[in-house]
Amino acid sequence: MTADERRQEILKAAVAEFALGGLEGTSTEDIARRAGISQPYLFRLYPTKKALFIASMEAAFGRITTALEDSARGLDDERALEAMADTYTALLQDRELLLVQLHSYAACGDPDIRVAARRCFRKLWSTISGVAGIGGERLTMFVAVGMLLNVAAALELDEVDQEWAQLCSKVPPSWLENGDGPD
Amino acid sequence: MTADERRQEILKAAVAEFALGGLEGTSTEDIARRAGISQPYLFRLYPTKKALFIASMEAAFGRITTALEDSARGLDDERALEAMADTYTALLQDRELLLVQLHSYAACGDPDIRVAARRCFRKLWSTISGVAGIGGERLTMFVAVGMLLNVAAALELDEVDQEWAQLCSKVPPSWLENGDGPD
DNA sequence: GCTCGAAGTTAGTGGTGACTCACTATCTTG
DNA sequence: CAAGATAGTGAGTCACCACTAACTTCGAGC
Repeated sequence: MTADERRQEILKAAVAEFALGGLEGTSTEDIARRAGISQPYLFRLYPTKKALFIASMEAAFGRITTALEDSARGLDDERALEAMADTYTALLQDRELLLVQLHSYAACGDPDIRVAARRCFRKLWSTISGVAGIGGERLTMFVAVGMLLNVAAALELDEVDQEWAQLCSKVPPSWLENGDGPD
Repeated sequence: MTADERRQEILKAAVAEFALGGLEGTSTEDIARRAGISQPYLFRLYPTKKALFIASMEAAFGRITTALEDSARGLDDERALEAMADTYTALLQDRELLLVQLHSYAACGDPDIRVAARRCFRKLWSTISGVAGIGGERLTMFVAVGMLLNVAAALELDEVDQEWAQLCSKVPPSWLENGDGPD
């Protein structure tokens, strides 16, 4: 297998493991095992654990951003927003992406990671804004709901059979319809 | 100093340190140093690091919940919601509480912590609901904005001098006024 | 003034984890 | 086929860290 292919495998494994444990809670050993290689070889292909974490962040954010973009391409603004909400709901099934996002925010105590996380977040933000042609408070609210869904994923609220828990774990169905912000 | 007083000191130090590094990113040595005691003595007063983390979570969530409750006590529903929004904005100054919250969610890979985090979150949720007399989607949106503010605190977006960053770091001024949800 | 318990410390210990070094195996190319 | 590059590993290093054991200090009560 070529180094580049192997790097992809590692990245896939890293996203999965970092989703579970975050930067500090995941060992490079865990990642290597999942990727099916020895732990030292991981360091041949990624210089440091932190670099691998940042790569994982970028992969996870990238997949989310791309999925949203794709689902809304060619639709008019109002339908684009609905489409993105649907897509995000679909992403909920694969908790990996949401959890990596959450762990990225949590790891922002480190300046390098903070810079990378800002870049990823900004990209996500501007993609949504551009594709749906919205801005201002309506955009803020859209992203806010996304953040709540991340928390719901972390808490595994879908396992909790109570009304409030169900409310948190899915996009509110009606809030899209009425344009509540001025924008 | 009595053991109970010391426990309070440790808890204060723990909240501060865990806010910076989270469960895995903070050493008990760091906490002990900040509390001004030797590291082994910490284990006389808290059985494990995890127990101390859970205590820190509960302290942080408790302070938030209490602050919201206090600020809204005696007001009618609509004013209560505004008051709580103001209070949360004020809490933004002290990023400690928001960050401990975020790290609590991130540490939910551990079942014990997940259970504790759900309990804290549920309490926060039901307090807001009870005090403001709201429910359904309007409540969801209120909490969602709170989650976005947590992320903004982690990313230190107030340091970023760009429009989108400013949008994230404060409660949208107008969304309170119009009852956008049903009920 | 002596004892007893509670506050607190110093010096470990066993384990883990990021990262390195020296090595092997395989493949390609002149 | 010789030789260099490329994929990959086993064994180790060094620092850190959660937690323990054994000791000291000191104030209160008899």
